Amino acid sequence: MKDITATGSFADLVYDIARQIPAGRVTSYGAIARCIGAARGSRMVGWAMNKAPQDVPAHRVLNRNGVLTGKHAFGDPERMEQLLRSEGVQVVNDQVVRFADLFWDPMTEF
DNA sequence: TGAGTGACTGTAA
DNA sequence: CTTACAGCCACTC
Repeated sequence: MKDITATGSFADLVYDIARQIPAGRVTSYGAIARCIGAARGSRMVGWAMNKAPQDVPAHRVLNRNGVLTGKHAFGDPERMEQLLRSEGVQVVNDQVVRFADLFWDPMTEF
């Protein structure tokens, strides 16, 4: 059952963007928020991600500093890091290496 | 209805 | 450089 339809608008948009993130690439909550028009809803993006279904690569979404702030939401903190490493993303001290280089701007695709 | 919380961000000290 | 504070929107109790 999917109870994600709580808002059915904001979260859906966030999920749509998150699915556009290519493997091996990462983005920030603020970037997604701006892309959907909620520039000041960066926190809402995180909230939506917490509710994000498994078909959404939430592990590719980090804060603006490239830190795995939401790793605890994956059930196991090591899960998110492992997923990123599996995609070729280096993670050190809960932080993505060369975050600026791996950063993927949703606006670039839209 | 009101207060508290959160996977954030930007500016200030 | 790091640490603190405030603003922001949506949700839950």
